[in-house]
Amino acid sequence: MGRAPCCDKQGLRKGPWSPEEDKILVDYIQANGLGSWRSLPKQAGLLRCGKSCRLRWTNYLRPDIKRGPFTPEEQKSIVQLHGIVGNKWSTIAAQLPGRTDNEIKNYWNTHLKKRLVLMGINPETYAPSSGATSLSSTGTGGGGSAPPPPSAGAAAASSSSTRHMAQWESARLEAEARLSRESLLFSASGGAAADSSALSDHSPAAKTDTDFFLRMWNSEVGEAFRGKETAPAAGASPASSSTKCGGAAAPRLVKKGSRGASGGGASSVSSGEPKEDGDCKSSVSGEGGGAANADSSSSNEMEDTSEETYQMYLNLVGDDMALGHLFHGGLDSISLFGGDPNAAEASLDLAFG
DNA sequence: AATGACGCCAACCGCGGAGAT
DNA sequence: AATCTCCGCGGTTGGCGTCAT
Repeated sequence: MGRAPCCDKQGLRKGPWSPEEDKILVDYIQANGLGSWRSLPKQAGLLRCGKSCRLRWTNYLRPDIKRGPFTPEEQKSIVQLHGIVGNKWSTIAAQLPGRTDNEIKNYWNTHLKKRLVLMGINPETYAPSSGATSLSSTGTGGGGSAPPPPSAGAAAASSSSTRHMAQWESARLEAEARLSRESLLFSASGGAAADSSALSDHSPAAKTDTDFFLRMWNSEVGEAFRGKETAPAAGASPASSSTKCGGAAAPRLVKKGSRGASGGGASSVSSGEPKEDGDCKSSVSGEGGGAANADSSSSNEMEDTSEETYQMYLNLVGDDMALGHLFHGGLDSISLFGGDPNAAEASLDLAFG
């Protein structure tokens, strides 16, 4: 099969965009809106293929692009979402207003992935990796990208994806079961607040967990798994899928009021624009500072993976989303930590040293 | 000060899906 | 129903900047 490359026409430019090209593209889109990418270059007078134009616009020129370092909250979100959906960068980006899938992907590959590896966590499976897995090839060198989990062999990538889907489905089913039961209890008790003793087998944390997953399931993230790619898990109830808030698949990255940064728009799109945003400047280099001070024992180099990362991971397995708790404690057959019941604790131990 | 190594990121490539014909 | 066209996504690469020696 295969298709002819879209840029096979002679005379089309490739490579970095010039400020003039940027301006042409921005001006055209502002005047005419988004239409057919294929015809856009010709109509706008650009010697680029439509694909290149689309990429340039979505990854760099859109007015709602948020520049600057990732905030700790964003980093946390990326790790959490990646733990759920895997390499679905567009899905993750949809949850981070102003961030592009490309940007998130790059940030994951260059920062977060390494940090997890340094922490002894396999970034693909979230299982604890054995010993020091070398950071083979972050980009160059061609070889396989992910270090295979111990004794897992080549099946790692696909099993990871399957695991993510299974996690989703199981979490969703559990949440539905709980809500269903709570609903019965609620009606049985005449509308009084659900008797917590009747839910004695569910800790408050578990409640939060499942609520979280219902929210996520009803979000664009969950939508990615309700789609056709979702493994047709046996009990998947169509009814639950319909609970999705009608907010139709919003176009990616609905802007959230960051327009101020670009204001007038076109003039600020030069590719040479400095990357640092004033108000976010401290987030990466300085973010470790605040939390890091709590622990004065900064003797080994693992510290360099930063307290912030530890905090991020702690949050991951901890109270906030309680992913680790949910998968590990609530679903013993499927674990975010590769089925190892002690993995979460081990990770905590690792983090605390 | 020069140079090599490394890291980061913008852009490209190829594939698969969806809609149109 | 089959084929074609376009779009969007994820993986990969090349160039530039920074850091270390």
